[in-house]
Amino acid sequence: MRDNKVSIREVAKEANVSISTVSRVLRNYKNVPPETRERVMGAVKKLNYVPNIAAQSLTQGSMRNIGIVFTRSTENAFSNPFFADVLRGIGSVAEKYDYYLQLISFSDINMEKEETIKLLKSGRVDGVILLSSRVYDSLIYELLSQDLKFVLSGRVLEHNLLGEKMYYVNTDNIGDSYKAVCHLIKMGHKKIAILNAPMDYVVSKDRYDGFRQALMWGGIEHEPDLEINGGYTLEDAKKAVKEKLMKRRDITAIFATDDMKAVATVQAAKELGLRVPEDIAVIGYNDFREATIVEPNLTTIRVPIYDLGKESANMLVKLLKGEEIKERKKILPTEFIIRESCGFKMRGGKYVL
Amino acid sequence: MRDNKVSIREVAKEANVSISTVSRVLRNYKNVPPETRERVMGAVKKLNYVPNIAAQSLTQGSMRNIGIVFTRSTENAFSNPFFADVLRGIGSVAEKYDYYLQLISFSDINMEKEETIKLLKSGRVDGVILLSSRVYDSLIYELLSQDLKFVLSGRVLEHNLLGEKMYYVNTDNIGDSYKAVCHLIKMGHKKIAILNAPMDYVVSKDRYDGFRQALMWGGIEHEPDLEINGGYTLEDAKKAVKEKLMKRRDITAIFATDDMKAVATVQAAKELGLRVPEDIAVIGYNDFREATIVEPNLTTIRVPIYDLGKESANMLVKLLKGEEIKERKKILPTEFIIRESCGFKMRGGKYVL
DNA sequence: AGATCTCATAAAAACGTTTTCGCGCATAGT
DNA sequence: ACTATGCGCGAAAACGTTTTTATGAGATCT
Repeated sequence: MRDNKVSIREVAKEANVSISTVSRVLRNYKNVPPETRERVMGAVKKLNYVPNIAAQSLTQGSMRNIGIVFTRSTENAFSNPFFADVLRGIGSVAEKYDYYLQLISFSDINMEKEETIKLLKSGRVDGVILLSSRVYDSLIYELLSQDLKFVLSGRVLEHNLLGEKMYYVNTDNIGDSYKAVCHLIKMGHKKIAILNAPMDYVVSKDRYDGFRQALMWGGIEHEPDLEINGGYTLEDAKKAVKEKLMKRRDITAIFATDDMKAVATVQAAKELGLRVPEDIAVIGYNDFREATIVEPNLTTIRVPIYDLGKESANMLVKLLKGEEIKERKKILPTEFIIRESCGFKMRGGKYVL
Repeated sequence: MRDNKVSIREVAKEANVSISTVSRVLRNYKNVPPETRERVMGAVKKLNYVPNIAAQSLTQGSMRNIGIVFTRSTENAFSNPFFADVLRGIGSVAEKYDYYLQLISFSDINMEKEETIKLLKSGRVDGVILLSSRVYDSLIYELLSQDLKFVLSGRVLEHNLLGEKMYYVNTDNIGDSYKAVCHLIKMGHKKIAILNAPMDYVVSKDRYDGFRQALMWGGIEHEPDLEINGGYTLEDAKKAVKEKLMKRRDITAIFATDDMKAVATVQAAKELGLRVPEDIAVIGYNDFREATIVEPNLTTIRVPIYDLGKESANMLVKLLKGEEIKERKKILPTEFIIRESCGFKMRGGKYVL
């Protein structure tokens, strides 16, 4: 069964028909009598023929590829549990609609824009889902102005000026953060710190905004000194928290903008001999697997990561099909999960709330 | 800058040269005087031209795509920290050699074989890296018999009959497991259980073999009753461990074949009121992030997952280039990391190594 | 019986590149 | 002066499909 380069031509010869007939059979067109069909299929089988994708794409004008754009870095999306789940969600939809997944990742964020545009215009991908975690408006401008198809997944700024023109799937980062921090306030906390990623991350900004709004709701004055920059790694975050906790003994709660940072917070507190949640209450975000491994388990906001991928892909597929889309923006529901890391707060010798 | 369908033809017209000249300029051929080159580049820029990949691939015979094959399932590779890191390693190499990454994943393992072959033969991918975690020899047979290019990454059975003909990158699962279990034996453990994934996983079989060999080395009789099937999820594993520990009070150590199973073990032990490592010593595998989050931190075998991806990709690229490969099999070094989960064992009132 | 229609198929154009070939011209080697 | 050599470039073939157009044969209608 040596089949060096078997093309539709050989199949046609084998089946004693023309090239066009082979193509018609393979594409399931009408007007092909069963007898011919069988002869052709026999030849296909015998020669072990598989159509060439490049040629097919050339005439069809599409490669049936969906691009997934993100920045590849150690501390970032790629090694993030987030990434695997969102990919799984996207994959489920791609499979259903017969699309393939092309990974578009960069070690260097600066290549992102020009490469993404190139890939779209070259036809390597029909459309892209942007998972990139940093604010990067110029890419979006470019995509919009060139009429390229894209969906933002879990990463749009609510206040982005371009918001109206884009398609995106997200959760309510501002609102959910607001609720989480309000929860802390209701439990009596007054000195609440936020442990955040650098603000150039799309999500960080929103979660920060929610935090600020909650403080306002609680009538708590905002202290810039209670904003902790968690850096890019768990170690960075741990160190930053420790330093802050040593200087500011009055902090009683920390809102970490993702579970890994919450883990860092818990570890930092423990190393300082503080008890969680009795001395320091902690709230995380995302409900990663780590949330139930660290002790105490984390109170956190469960983000439906798989669905985020799935809905993003669904939206992009509709976009590619040219179907009309009723909702350009899809906000997925989350769940506030209360576990031990902020369940109680010792105030004057007894647990409150 | 509306540029509906600008092809090389338009660029040629704009620059007042022939199509072939444009192509020559873009491909950086010699014999193009600077003046012409500039004229062409000007036109390219002005028209915002990007060559069509399908056409390019058709003449070049390659799409410059590397396929990454794996099974997509909730409890499996995809949501596994393993996956993200190996992908990052592959990505770094792909970027370097100007290859793109095509994800080839299936919810249903049965599609894997036929789809993978199809994708290779259709030219959608030039070669594949197999991350699939199950033993699936028939796919490998097919790939070999059709002369398709592939590399197995971290997933080959050492005793596989086809081993000689394949290219793969792996760690020494048998040897490393052997060492880990010997470590337990040296510490005085006699009743050592193994918590493993179902044996149809490639890796599970090897780690099990290492476990058995260590028992033999230590002159410990093997008891099938001390083999615990961890199932596919953390909850499954936890339940299985609990049941076993309740029945077999004599177990003093558990070798878990990956860190998530080790976490399950620790949690199970704790829920039964047993102390780790005093009552039950635990060893994990992989050194996932969870290893230092669970308490006590896990003694484990650190697998260089990023490098696994990187070396696999390097090997595949060489294969694709047609370069000669000195080593078909690459075994990467690992590191046995001792942490608290098996640091000590109480014997007769004192700690023994 | 002649015109029209359907059916099954083949021939050929088209998709957008890369690459081979060849041509005209200038330069260099004898 | 006459052949090589090389340079710059255009024409055209090739890649492997899909799709449009064409065609001949048979069936159907009037």
